[in-house]
Amino acid sequence: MFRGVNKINLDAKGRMALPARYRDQIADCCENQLVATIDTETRCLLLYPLPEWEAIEKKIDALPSFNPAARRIQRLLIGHATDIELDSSGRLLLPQPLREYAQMDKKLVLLGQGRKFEIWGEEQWNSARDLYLAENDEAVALPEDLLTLSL
Amino acid sequence: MFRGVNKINLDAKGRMALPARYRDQIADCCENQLVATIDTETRCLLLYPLPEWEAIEKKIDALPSFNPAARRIQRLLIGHATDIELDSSGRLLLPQPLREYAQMDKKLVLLGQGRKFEIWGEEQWNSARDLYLAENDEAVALPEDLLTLSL
DNA sequence: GGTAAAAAGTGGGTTAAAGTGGGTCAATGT
DNA sequence: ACATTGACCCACTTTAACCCACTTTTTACC
Repeated sequence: MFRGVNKINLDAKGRMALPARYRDQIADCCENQLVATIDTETRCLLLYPLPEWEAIEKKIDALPSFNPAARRIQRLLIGHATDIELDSSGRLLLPQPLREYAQMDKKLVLLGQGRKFEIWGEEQWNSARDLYLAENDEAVALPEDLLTLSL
Repeated sequence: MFRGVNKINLDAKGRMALPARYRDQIADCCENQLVATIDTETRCLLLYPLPEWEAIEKKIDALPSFNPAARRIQRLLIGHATDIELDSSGRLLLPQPLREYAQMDKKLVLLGQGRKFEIWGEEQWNSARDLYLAENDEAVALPEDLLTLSL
């Protein structure tokens, strides 16, 4: 389970260092084999350990080709999914198309999100976060499970 | 499983280089024997490893000849299917009729889509992609499986 | 708490490989 | 016979994988 916020710099070549505290876990669960893709709802990236991604991909791939909604998901998610490996200093190279999608410049935020990470441009993250805080559950209908959730 | 977006140039002779990261996989699964055909829904091309295509072709061929929709698919898909081989530098030649169908000029996008690839003209892809992103799943009827899909 | 040592983060140079373009020749069909 | 097209080959350009070095931060120990 990945947790936490991390400010990270993107260097001139489009590389970002994976924070050291995650490295052992990543090495264990997927031998440094990761997959990055886009989030279809917001302009950020998703980063999965390979096995985790493969499970998702399998489900998406099995959807019927002639269903437009399925086709959309396939094209967006699988279409943008890119294999990523860590280099010898624990950095990963974010492909240019993905960086463009997420409107990234130098400053990034890496969010631990359970079985995956999210990677945001810092500004995008800050405003998304402020929005979420402002929403503050008014009006938004909560799914059943949330209402009974004890924090 | 093929994944990812790749910007590729089409040269004056109608050739495109298959990105190196796919080559081993292609050599393994089909000895560089591929089949290209058209996508019937959108103006893009589909590229299959030969064995994969043969399985699909068999299914299509088995459809009832008197059903007009089946007949349409047979004529369009099987009709446009073309054997493709990689040359010594890992490039493939896209037949002119297919290039015309997909309205391709110099800049292409190759999309990994699981067991196959899609090949788009860059502009066509960009607008299709922007459309998909804008749709944001509202209204479009989702298959059961999608609703329960946890990313 | 301060200092030393180690680890993490950052930047950049080098080199091999991938991508790109084009020339020539053989095959094919008009 | 000629024209067109694709297969093969070669050369140039660009990119990214790899490696090394420096700076900064954290950790450990005095």
